[in-house]
Amino acid sequence: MAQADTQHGPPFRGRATIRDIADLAGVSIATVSRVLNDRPDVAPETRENVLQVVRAHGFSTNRGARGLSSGRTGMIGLTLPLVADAYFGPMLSGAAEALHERDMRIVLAPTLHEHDREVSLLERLMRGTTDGAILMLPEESDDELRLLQQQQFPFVVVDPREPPPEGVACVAAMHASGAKQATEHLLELGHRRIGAIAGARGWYATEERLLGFRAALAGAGILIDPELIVYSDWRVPRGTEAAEQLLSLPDPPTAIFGFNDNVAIGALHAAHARGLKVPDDLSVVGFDDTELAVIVMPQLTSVRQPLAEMGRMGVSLLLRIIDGQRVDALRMELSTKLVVRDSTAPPPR
Amino acid sequence: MAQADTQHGPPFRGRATIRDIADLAGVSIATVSRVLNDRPDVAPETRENVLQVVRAHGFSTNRGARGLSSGRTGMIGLTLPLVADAYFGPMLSGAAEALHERDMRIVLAPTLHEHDREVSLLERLMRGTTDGAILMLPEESDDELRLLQQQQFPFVVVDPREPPPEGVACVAAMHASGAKQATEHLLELGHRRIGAIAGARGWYATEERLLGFRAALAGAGILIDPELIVYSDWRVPRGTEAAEQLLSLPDPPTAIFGFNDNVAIGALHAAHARGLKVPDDLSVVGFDDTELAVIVMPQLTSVRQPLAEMGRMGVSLLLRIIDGQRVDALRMELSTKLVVRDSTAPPPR
DNA sequence: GGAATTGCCGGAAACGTTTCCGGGTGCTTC
DNA sequence: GAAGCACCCGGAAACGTTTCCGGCAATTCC
Repeated sequence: MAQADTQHGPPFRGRATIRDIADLAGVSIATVSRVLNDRPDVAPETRENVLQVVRAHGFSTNRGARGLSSGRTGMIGLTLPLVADAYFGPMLSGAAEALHERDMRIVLAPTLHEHDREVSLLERLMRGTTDGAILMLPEESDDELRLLQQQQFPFVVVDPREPPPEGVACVAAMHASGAKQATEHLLELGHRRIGAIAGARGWYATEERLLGFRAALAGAGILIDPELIVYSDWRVPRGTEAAEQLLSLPDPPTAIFGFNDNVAIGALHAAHARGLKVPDDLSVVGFDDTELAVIVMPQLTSVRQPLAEMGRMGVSLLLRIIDGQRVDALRMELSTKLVVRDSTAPPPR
Repeated sequence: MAQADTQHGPPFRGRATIRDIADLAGVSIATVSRVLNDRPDVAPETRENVLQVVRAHGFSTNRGARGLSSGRTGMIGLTLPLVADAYFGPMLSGAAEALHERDMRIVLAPTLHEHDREVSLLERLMRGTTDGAILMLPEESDDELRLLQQQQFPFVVVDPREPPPEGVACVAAMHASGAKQATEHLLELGHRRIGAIAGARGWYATEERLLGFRAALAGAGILIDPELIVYSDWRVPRGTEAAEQLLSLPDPPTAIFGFNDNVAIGALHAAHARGLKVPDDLSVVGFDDTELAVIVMPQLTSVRQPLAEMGRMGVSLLLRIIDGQRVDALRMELSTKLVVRDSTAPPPR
């Protein structure tokens, strides 16, 4: 810890400014600024001297002022629908970590489904205050995104709700591949009638995962029964309902593929309520592999989505864009991988 | 949406400034500022006129610059150990909501257990950039908090790890009372041997909840068996271990009180592994009532802690402090309440 | 040994706001 | 009808930083 205390308090009122540091160190503010920003042309001795004063007073530069004069605030805006969520949490966390490492900060703007204020929340929060933004599962329309883009505001979309417009940077997961793996896993176990609790209609994730699901079934020469696909809202209760619907079918499935962990857990609940044992009587697979997957019993077989990694990727992509570096791969898809646990087994009999 | 597009683009380069708006509206920047800040002395007609221009160009004031000149940035810093967490998530969410309503923003600074950098992270992030800070479960020592305080930086502690020093604003939950309720619930069901999986040693929450636990037992005339109290790290795996330890006792408990949902769920796992049915063979109670409590089967009886509300409270307390309002109750404790679900029943036989 | 180069540093403008201070209207009041 | 008062508005300083530009000293080069 600094021994600032022992030297009879700072010789300035309130918060130290760069000028105070300059005076104390006997240099100009320009020099202090150079030291603080790791600029090359300052003598090693001077640098060390300044750093010492800086440390002694716990000085840190006022980011607002920096933003004013240099255009860089060192802050990144981040919007997401929900912060308290097993799905978004890790994404946010990954992004926060990556930014922290670069000594940048996140300005949070949960959208709370209030996409109604007059000026788009992008405008409201971002410009001038932040250097760029990360939009997680944005609700904004293509038009809005395009508008933002043509205003030269740097941003990247993480986990797009819909396929984003051409030219916007974007990181997603390989939904189709993951869904295919999950379905093939069930097929290999011997399941032939597999129900799917899809996500919300029209979402990119839903459609892509359906693609993978269908591809796997087609690969096994199985015809798709439309009755076996039920849409949901990604939430547990709806998952339970959907599973009940599937299990009430005249010829019910022996396995259920939930398009996220929530609905898969909903299926677990439904099975439990019916006295069905998982995985003996019914196999269940989830998607996302959130924290929840290992909390429930039996532990959920699920497709791992590298959520934190997606957050980190979003950051590094964004930073490259802000730096004006040429980014040739504006789109990136992170791979997904099936994690087999206790909720899947061969079908009964 | 703004029809900014239709009118052949803005007549200024890049981002609009208050000066651009002033020119467009034919007033001075001082007037625009007054309008933007809802100051009284501006003619209604002028105000409307300015607002129109503001809306047309999606203008929003540069918070950094505002911070520079007025001392108020409209941003507040928030530190917490973990963002992707069923416990901290809702707190963060509550705080974010409350701030959003007041058109303020959160600057996130997860601590990631890296309490080592030279300058305390409080210093690093906050001063000058933010108007104040909310410290959730801070790791900083009393000395550091006191230092921050005597520098006049407004902050409040939410969910203190240890009893915070005199004079710092603080919002907590009524741990003892909640623990007492939970224990009494078990006693009423007829349990006499009740195990406790406590939290980490020395934490405020642990000690207070132990107090409540002991009080309830004492009230029922039950002597405390030290063997029945096992400490943990609040996490699931340790909860499982602790439960195994308890259940291996020569005279094992018929009920286990986990000091948070994680360890209670760990106990659920341990019971499952031993073939014990919950609640028939073993009752389990959790604490916090996070999202996890209703995910697991059986659904967990748990003590609800108003997490989001604590976040919101933290914000309103902080804002009062920032405004220099007299705050007579620097400490607040929010009430907790037992929520009975399916994991508790009378003891076997 | 003089000129050119390099390394290091200071002065000062600029960034976008808020706010203090003061001034000009038009109205009320005696 | 003059004095006083609201009301509304503009000019300008100030906030803390970065960066451009220029200058001095010491070094290198022929």
